[in-house]
Amino acid sequence: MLKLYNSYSGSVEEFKPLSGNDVKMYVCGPTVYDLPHLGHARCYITWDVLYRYLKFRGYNPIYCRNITDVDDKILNKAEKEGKTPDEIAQHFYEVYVKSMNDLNVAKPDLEPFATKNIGEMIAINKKLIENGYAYEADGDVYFRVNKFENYGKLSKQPIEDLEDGVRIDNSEKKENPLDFALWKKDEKHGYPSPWGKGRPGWHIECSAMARKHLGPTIDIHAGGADLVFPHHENEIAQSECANGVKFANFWLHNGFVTINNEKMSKSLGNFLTIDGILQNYDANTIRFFILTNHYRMPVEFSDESLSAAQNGVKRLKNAISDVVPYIGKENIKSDVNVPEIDEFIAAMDEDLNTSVALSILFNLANKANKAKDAGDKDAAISNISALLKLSGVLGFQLDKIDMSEDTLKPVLEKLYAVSDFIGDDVRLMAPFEAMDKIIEMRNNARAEKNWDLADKIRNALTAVNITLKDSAAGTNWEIS
RNA sequence: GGCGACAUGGCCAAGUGGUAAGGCAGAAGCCUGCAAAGCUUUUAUCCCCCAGUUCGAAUCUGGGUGUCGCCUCCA
Repeated sequence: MLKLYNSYSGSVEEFKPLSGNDVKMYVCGPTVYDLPHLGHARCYITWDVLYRYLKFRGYNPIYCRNITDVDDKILNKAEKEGKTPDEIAQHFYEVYVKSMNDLNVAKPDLEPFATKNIGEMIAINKKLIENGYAYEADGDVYFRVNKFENYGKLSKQPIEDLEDGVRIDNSEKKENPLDFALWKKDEKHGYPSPWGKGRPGWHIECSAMARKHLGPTIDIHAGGADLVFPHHENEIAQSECANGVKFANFWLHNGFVTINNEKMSKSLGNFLTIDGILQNYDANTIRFFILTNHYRMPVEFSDESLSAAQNGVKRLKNAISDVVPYIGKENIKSDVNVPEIDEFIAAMDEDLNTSVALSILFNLANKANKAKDAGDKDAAISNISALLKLSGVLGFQLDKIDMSEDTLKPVLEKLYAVSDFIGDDVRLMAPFEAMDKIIEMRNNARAEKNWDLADKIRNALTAVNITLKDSAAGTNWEIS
């Protein structure tokens, strides 16, 4: 029984889809005006894991994650760089998609763009004006917060205290400083509407895209904790007043990534881009780092944590790269019956306890290694199969070891440049063939107890990041 | 000021009433020609502090202290 913490109720609740096994989930996607950073990585990895886990549990999730491609920040950036807003949005959208791919974050089933759903936004605004929840003011449209009695319920803020905190800006058009924009007048970049040319407010975009693609009531709405207020609060107000039904059954929010004990964000400028971190750490490492913490807790970035994560991933990968050759790749099973499967489910069912889920992966790795050492092939097969399966549910790619010629070739060239013991015959060989030959040279030296040469070869390989693993069955190599 | 979180070994972290998972780092042993990988053993009488409830609390209650977030664009 899957349980999830619902921000709306403030408690962990049993998750039940609205209809059958279908799970309609909506996650607020990025505004594409800048490079995606580690905070985005955490958010999208977290909900990626939920998506994968729902599938694993037999649900049929329909995952919608939007792209906000109309926004002040995009316009400002376009102006500053002398480009069109579309060019800016397109560029940063492409960077975002690449980062998600690099992180092995699954593509959502639906990825609507705000600019392609303007009609739906206008329709909702019209409806809200009709039934008195919104009003037009000089080309702008505002939501009348006082009309919605549940306003503030998600963020648990007493409405009177919110009023104290509101900054005074263009409030002369608003009836109430708390009222938020559904539509903003914009003669230059705007879209035609019953209120003249303008642009949609940020909040209305998600309400419109969720309704259009998933329907008026959805199962799960998720996003970063910084969206609780005002974004999600406003979405609820708009959607429920326009549709007359509950908007989302579950509201889920992920915690932040901090750095130097401070929230990582674009506005603070203290962010590390996904692309930048991937220069030093691989996707599995970033995912491991994020999943060691519960998704609602803050997670502090540090190189120490990342390298700890890297070593943890290495341990899991070693188990796979050591045990899979032993059992034979063709013997990996897609369905296995080991107790760890149930333990994994029990952990993940408790509001996605990924740290316990990870500990189960280590347990499986340990068992698989032991089974291999003991020569128990059946146990090795079931434990390694389970490890592969469950790590996949968390979105890891632990069996993906880069052994391509393209990767090996430059590494060998580096080796040749500094190694006098490799003859021209080997240098002319194809990379894999050359690698086999070099290992044969070393093993011949070992057979002759020529330890100096054997170690010289191994050290040279280590220096170019090729690790040798000697075992009774022979010597394997890996690029690390 | 209002609202909401968090505080567990050297580091990261799980654990919401029954006596402290797991990872990283460190130490020792096995294996190995030596390594690497792996395996085994090992590191918190104690969970920020003080009171209280209880047969029993890291876990519940009250009060402190500290850190963070939201209240404004933000994942």
